[in-house]
Amino acid sequence: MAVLNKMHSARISELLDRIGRATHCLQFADGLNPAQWETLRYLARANRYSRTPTALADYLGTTKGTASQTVRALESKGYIQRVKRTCDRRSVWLELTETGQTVLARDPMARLEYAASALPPDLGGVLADGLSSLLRGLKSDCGGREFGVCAQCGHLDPTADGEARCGLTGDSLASEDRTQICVEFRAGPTGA
Amino acid sequence: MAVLNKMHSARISELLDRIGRATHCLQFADGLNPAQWETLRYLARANRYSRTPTALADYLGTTKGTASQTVRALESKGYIQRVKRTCDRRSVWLELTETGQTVLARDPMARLEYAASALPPDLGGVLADGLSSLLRGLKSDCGGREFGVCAQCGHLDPTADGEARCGLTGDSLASEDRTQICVEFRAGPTGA
DNA sequence: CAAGGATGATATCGACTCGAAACCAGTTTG
DNA sequence: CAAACTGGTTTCGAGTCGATATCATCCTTG
Repeated sequence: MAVLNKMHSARISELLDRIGRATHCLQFADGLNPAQWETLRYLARANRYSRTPTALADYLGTTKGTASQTVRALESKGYIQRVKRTCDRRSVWLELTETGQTVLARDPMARLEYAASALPPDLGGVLADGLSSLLRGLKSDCGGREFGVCAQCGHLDPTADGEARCGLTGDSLASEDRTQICVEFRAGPTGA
Repeated sequence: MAVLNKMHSARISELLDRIGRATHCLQFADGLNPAQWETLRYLARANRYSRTPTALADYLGTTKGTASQTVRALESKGYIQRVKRTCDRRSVWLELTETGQTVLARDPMARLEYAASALPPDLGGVLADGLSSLLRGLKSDCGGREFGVCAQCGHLDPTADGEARCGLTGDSLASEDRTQICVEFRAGPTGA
């Protein structure tokens, strides 16, 4: 691999560090903590297989117990609610409430997004690609499981017309579902 | 401002988020916690005015009390030591010990740097610039005080030859000192 | 169908971190 | 010299997190 000059990599590392710290304080807005914000964001973007405590724990890289506490905190604030599932009575669905969605609209991370939107247009794509491959390089080191959307999932089984079904559950997926995060995501031929 | 297309800014925001979480777990290596790693890094790069508990608290964006606890933890592990200052007997200098430097050499953030060094060379500079201006845009929102090196500081008072002195303390600064972080940093004409 | 094991979720406990406030020692100001 | 201020530490309470135990439900196997 072509060795990127040392200056740049050190600078990138430091910048990411500082951006992390700068955004850290933002994540305590509205009386929530970082994990709770992450949870709200996740629930807004996860498909129906994935809005459950265990999936959340996986996503956050924490334990089920801890995730459960986060869920309880958010529920007591009225931002999410638990819905008993009928198919498997052990299992629980987590859903954003109306207020939850309102709060999410004030997501402090939007600041970051806003700052990003002020970048020169041509830089944006390059930046995103760079970060993306940086993350890929990091992924192997750190235990984190991979999450992705159905559209790039190896389980996706496209049928004749626009429709498609999940090869794992057999359910057919509306086009909206396919843009959401799924726990069962596995990099596969479709996404290659 | 030219509006960067929404796709990119959302993606950038998410990627930064995930990189943050991916590196978070790395920061617990060697029995230290994130704040303690940050402290070691800071002490290695701060100039002689800035290796003190209050400056550290400023840098970490925390309180003096909390910073003091972090310092105590690191001292008990033998990674740093407190040195009584003579000029002001209230004040304390923090210094990395030999072992502290050894540990710092195993800084888990080096992983990030390593990942960055694997990027295509031309991408590195662009990425660094993009992140840098992203951080600048973020800075105004978040309370964090600005830290910088003497070389870009408004207080720097260059003399005839290569030498320079700090306009605040009057001390003359060796060239090494000028590349280190200073609490008293203020963006100024020299750095503009 | 019964028994045993696996799985989803929750509760409990201890270790730890952080921020606020009280506090001490040394310095500066009046 | 007294008062105000400043650098640093200590203490205390709130809150988070991870590990473990527990409960209910599902699944597998005989």
